[in-house]
Amino acid sequence: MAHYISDVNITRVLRAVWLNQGLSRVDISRLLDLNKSTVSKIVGYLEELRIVEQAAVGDAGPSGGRRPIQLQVRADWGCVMGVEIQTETFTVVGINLHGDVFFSHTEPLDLRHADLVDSFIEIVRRFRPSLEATGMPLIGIGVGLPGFVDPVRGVLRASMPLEQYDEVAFVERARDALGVEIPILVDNDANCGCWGELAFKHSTRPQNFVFVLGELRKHTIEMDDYRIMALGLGLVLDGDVHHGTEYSAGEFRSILYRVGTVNQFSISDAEARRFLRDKDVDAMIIDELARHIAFLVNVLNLGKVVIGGPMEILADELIAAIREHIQQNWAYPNMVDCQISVSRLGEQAVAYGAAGMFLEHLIRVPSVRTDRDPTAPCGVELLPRHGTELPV
Amino acid sequence: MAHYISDVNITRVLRAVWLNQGLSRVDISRLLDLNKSTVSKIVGYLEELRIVEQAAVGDAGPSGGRRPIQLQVRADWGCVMGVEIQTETFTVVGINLHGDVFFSHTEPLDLRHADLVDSFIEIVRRFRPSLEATGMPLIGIGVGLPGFVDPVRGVLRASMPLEQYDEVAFVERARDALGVEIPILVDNDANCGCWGELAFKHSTRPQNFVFVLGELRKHTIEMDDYRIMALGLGLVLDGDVHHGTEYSAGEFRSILYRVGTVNQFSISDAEARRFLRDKDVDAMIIDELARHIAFLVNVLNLGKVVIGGPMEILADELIAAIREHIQQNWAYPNMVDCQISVSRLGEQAVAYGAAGMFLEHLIRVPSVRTDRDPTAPCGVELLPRHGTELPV
DNA sequence: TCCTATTGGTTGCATAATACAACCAACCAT
DNA sequence: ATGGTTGGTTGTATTATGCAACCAATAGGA
Repeated sequence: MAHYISDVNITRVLRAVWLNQGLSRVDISRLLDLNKSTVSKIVGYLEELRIVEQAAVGDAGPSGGRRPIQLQVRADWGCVMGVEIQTETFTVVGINLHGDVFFSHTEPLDLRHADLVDSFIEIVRRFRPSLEATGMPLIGIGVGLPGFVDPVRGVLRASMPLEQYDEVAFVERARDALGVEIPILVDNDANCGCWGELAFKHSTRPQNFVFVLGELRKHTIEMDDYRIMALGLGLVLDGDVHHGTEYSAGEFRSILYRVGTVNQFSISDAEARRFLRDKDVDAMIIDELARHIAFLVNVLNLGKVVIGGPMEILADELIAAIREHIQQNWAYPNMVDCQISVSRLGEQAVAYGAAGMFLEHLIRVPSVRTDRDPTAPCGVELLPRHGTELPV
Repeated sequence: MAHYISDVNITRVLRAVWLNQGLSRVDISRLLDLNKSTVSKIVGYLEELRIVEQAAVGDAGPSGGRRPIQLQVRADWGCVMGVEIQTETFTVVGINLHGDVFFSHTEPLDLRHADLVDSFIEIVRRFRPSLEATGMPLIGIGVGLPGFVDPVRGVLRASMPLEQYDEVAFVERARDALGVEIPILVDNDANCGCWGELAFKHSTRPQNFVFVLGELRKHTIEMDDYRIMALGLGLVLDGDVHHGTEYSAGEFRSILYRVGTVNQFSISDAEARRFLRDKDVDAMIIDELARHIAFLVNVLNLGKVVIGGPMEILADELIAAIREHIQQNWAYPNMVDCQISVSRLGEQAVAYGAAGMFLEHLIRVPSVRTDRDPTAPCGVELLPRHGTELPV
């Protein structure tokens, strides 16, 4: 006697447990509209893979009955490395399947004298042992880069701060150097901020929000005289990170932008350099930014705004300004329902989110192809393509 | 001997044929990654339902081989009614499954003296015979309304022009009056514009675009002294119409909006009234609108802008302004790739799109539930829930 | 304390969707 | 004609899932 199991529903069950730790088999069968015997078999398979375990026994209902067995994803099934590379620093984090950060490291990096991909390969080689010292196998790597990234092909298409205007075959080159056994996913840095909010918010997973990432950096890696605020947006729409037709979604420039400047607002570059050192400049930027964010909140009907990066210093003023403009920009009498908050992850938001992005793709139901090309990012595969025969 | 067939793949096959008329069975099997025998059986079932037919025989390849049988959806399998209701007029269209308009009618409507839902019921009763006179059964109705609409529950949540600030149970009331046999779907008018672009663009189906709907109307139905331009946006992101958390996505108000006015821009209401009669006002509105559209194009990385409604009169200037601002608002050296065009459907764009929305839902693969509540709009069902036994 | 109703979970079997392989049909080129 | 090639069909094997009957464990009452 043997039981057989399908791909899609395995992933659905795994994802259900991941999103909602403590679910019982019957809970899952009700949630996913599957027969409880089917769920039993799938859970048995996932237990055999050692990715799901029986965590606790819940309480029986008021009218009696057997107590449910609460399931959870095993935190130590594997670990994921998250990397953020900026123009002058990089950050590495290691997380387990529950999203707990057990390792983190930030260090200066000078991309004027080193190649982007080579630096990344070096970082992975250097920190992989630290992660695997926990005994958990490294199951994948997520990377956040400034610039716009095609996560499907794993390519950096262009980057202003990194001065890359031709495609860089990031994943391909890294995989050649590091071997194929570890899948690598790449995305834009602000989008990684979004992934971080998505991956471990489980029950309260927001469906529509914007991640506002402000970095204080040199205009390009070659210029080392002054730093200005560089702003990138990451958008989650209908539960998914939005990339756009050419993967450049999130690139921000004010509606009032003045031709000839390098900053993204309607101020002069001389003013932009005084950001964080001149109250008047701060106020102008905050007002202009808040208006644009408010516009997006209303036009896209976002339920949430998350602020990350050094903007956090001005968070109180910014939050107040956004809140005011959202309401002013709204034509109906009701109050707009939109939470505005600061990312609690601080410096690590992007690297952490990059790792979260990997998990999110690992535990994702394969998209049922309806038309042309499938859009699954390059090669994350949890399970063998066809069912396995199980002993009773 | 009997063959059995699944729900999901029936819809996938039907959708493939619908999106790509002239596909052969092998084409489908390659496209959807199904075995050709499976496709044969499913196509047989769809032929039996008389929704798919063998249309023509294609040419054999250069290296010989049997000639492929090209399939297509039968245009006359049924017809769909599309309705647009505005503050002062309504429009009805009838289309077949290929999207050909075989009936259309526009007429004044005074919602000051008639209830919205009652008027709709009346419209359906009055025009249903005209559609069914073709011999095709009426399989569904799509409705476009100004205001924001929850298409899942079929409810008008609020509408400025209709002066509705409480929920109207549109579908529920209409269904009670008209009977359950005809499913009804509702959405916002600008969103219906999007559905029209989606439903029948088949091969060149755009994945990310904005539909700019400008209506010249009274500020509210009660005020009959003057008309101003009312602008609504419809957004398609990653191939799907975007509604947002509370279904209010697309509500537009300028970043420079002045508190106290009823128009959506930074001009005074006195100026707004001179729209289309004063070149200076036109120029101000065009510039301000173009900047906002350009901002959205870049931030969301849209591949297309479609202009509908009476704005069409100023289309040339508007298109030029949008094009200019898109490029000005873009930081990288390359040209932004974004088509800007005017909806060819003119007056009928919304009603036609409403009908298209219905078809799009009819021929849509059921979403595999991964978490909580399913988001399929109320009751469109093409097929019996379980497989049917077929004779050989 | 024992019975009953109730809920969670498992097992053997039935059902049904899909793949596989072998076939036929129709076309090209030589 | 003949063989190579592609499209489509048919019988059979595989396997995911549902169903119904079962066991396990609980609450509440008699």
